[in-house]
Amino acid sequence: MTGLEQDQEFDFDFLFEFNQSDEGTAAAPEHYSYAPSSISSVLPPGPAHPSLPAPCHDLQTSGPGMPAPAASQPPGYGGAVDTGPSSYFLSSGHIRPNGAPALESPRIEITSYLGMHHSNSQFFHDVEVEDVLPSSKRPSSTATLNLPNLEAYRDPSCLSPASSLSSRSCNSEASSYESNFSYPYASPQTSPWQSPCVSPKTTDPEEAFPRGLGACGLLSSPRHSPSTSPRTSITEESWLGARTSRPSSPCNKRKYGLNGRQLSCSPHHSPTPSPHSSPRVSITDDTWLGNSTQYTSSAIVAAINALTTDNSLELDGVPVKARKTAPDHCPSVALKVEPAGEDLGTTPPTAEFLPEEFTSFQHIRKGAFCDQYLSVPQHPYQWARPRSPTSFASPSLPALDWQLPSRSGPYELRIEVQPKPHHRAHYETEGSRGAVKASAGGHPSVQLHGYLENEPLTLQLFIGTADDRLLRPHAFYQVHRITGKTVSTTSHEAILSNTKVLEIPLLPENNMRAIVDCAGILKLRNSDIELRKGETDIGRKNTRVRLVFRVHIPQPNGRTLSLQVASNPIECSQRSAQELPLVEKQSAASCPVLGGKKMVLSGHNFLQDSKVIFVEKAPDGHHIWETEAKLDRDLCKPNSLVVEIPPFRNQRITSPVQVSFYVCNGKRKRSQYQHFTYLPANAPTIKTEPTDDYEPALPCGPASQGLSPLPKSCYSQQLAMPPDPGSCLVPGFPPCPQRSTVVSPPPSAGPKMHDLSSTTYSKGMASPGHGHLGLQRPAGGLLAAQETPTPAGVHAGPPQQPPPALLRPQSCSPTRPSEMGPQQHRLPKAPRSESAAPRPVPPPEVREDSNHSLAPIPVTVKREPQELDQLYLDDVNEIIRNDLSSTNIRS
DNA sequence: GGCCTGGAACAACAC
DNA sequence: GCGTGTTGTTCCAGG
Repeated sequence: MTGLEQDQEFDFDFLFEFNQSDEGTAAAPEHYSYAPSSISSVLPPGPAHPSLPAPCHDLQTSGPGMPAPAASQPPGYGGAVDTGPSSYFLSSGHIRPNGAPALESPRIEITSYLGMHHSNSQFFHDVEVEDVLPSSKRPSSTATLNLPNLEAYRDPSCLSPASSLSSRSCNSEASSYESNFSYPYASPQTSPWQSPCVSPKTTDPEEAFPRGLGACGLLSSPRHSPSTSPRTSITEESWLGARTSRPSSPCNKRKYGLNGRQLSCSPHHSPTPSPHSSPRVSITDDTWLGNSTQYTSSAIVAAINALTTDNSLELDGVPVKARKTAPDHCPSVALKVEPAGEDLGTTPPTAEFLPEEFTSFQHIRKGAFCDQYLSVPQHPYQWARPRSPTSFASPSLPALDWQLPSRSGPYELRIEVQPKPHHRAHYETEGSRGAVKASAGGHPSVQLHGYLENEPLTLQLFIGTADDRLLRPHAFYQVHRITGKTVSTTSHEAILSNTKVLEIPLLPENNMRAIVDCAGILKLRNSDIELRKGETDIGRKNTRVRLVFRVHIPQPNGRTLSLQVASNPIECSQRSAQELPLVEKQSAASCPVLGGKKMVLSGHNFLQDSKVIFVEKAPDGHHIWETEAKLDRDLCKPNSLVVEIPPFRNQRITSPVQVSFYVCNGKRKRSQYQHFTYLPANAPTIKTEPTDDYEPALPCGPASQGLSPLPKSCYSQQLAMPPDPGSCLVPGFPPCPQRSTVVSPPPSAGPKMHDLSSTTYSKGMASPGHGHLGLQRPAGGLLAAQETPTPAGVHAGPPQQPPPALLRPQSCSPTRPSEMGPQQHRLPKAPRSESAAPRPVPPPEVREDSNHSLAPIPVTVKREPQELDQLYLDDVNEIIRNDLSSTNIRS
């Protein structure tokens, strides 16, 4: 597994109480409901870190950086919900629940630094528990505000004392496990209704999060003088620059002074995150005040006040504009607390002031703050309108990197209209490039089925990854709120754990359906993001994203059911969108091993000389077999190809074998892998998947939508949580076997099983057991879908083993066997044919594997010379090395 | 005048 | 270290 994932396991162990839904029926639901009340149960008895009680995702924050007393450790890690305090901080420590040493990562190093920044970071925790714990027992430590280790992100030496917090990249990963500071965000549900603070106007997308990002981007490149304060006026510039549609790009990385530093564009605006400059702090906001009533918890207030002591976060005296220039990237950090007494009649229960809300609240403030800069058209819909508190009482919601099902019980969150596979994202230095559109015109739409209440809900939207790993917020892309005449959908932005989230109302009157015409995609500079400590992803060629939708449904028992669904992948790169072939649909998903059938591929960028290559991969990603399919050139069009399915190499398979294929327009111009299944010759013909209905007909059923919404591409990363196993049994389509493997992590390593301490999910993710269904696992098929096809024979050297943290699932099977499924373990490592014959591959070798489908295949694995994946890994390694070396130098 | 778009120049990076 | 190809980011121009 990748280091990242390991971290995940580690960090999350979770508390997330999850009961696997039984395979049951469609109704059998994976229920991610959590109740605030449950928090207490997990709260650490000890005050040491009372603030960190709940094993909620916030934990992470506490993790590395938190100076957590051992005693205070809350339970939760190790997979057990209440493992006891002692185990609680294991994660933070360096020991995994299983006793294994925690994976070393830059983040961990950062932690110490965190301590420097107040305990504020724990604030959230406090808040979270507030309703549960008597105030007396609560740590007065307001200090517990969970500060994202923003500052930790950068070398302390580079940070100015005042700016430390702000300086850090606000973009840091939203993923709780990746970043130590993922704030719990305010309940989205509540925010619109209960929290007037959340202003629709809130923020200019770029101002809020992106700005922070931009700020982060101060360092144009990791390679640039590490000692140089990242904060350098970049923040301002980016901030300012972002404002103009065509800024002179002061922030542009290319514009550096001789010393390599970025030239400060705005002298007056302190590049350094001056305490004063932090927008987040602006409690004074009228808006905030007016609406702040929501957060009345005295504890919260105290905590906030404590935070305010943090040097400086006062905005007083600072021109609004000036403040604005300061990135609020790190909202959590510098919050000035409003007097508790500001409660309004509409004030939600203190319990509702959740960690998450805190973020939201910050956001709100920021939004208010930003209002002065960005005027957002008021929508008819009143976000601030008070709603029944009962409509959403959940104190905390699952972190954005948690894998959630798309369906549970009677509810199902479904993407009715998928977005186009291509959408050119815009940079901060550019003007908006509009909202994401649907292939057939119009815009994507999402609908919540099974919800019969009259209370409106909030649909959350953020940009998620589309790689082969678990779905998580994309580090290099953020959702961008689109406003204007052409936008009919009300929305507002929020920043949750450094990830911009668009909140869209789901109204009963609209059948709980939302047309997403207000969501654009913002691209963050790779250099800005990669600089972040703890960031393991690289931006290069990491240009595919997915729209991730979430909805949190209050349950009668006080818990909240969270559903999530992700769209098909969207290519956001201009060049890639123009050049790379893309398969949107395929007329057949399976065929008898004899082949010969015609299959029509629909998509984009097909050429007359395009090739369609069928590939069978070993679990370790190496190609076992590949062959070029015949194309009917006469019928080839830019948007469609007619291919003759080649015979499988083994005509005697006894169970379906999943392989992949891709379209190739030349070197490096290949589509993503598409899944295809070969059926035993004597097997009855199975009706193939309708080409048009990928979503509903996803191989893995509804769950696939939520977790693996990439039917066509068969993204394997997602967790398989099909409420109804049967749903996975799509004729002719193998049920994403990999999922099961991915989903079933070791007890201690539940990748996404987060137990919101306070919010204990009543049900867990889908049973790992889902998925195989007797399907023979294609070699490497699991992760193949996402990976870029590898140019055969590109490079002959032995693949270099990237650091675990950077390994992609498929590439790192050795390091992450748990995700690769049983077969991998059984696969013989060695036999690898050195004869990596480049394509065109020789005729399929027909072998007799009597038990091909069930037993490990003692096949000779052709080592994939230079896979793009490997290249990718090399790139990542290089980045990491550079980062580490620079860190060492600095230190 | 601002938002969208498409295209492309330029620079950094990878090979 | 250099040349070439790729990719990322910014800028321009038109609707």
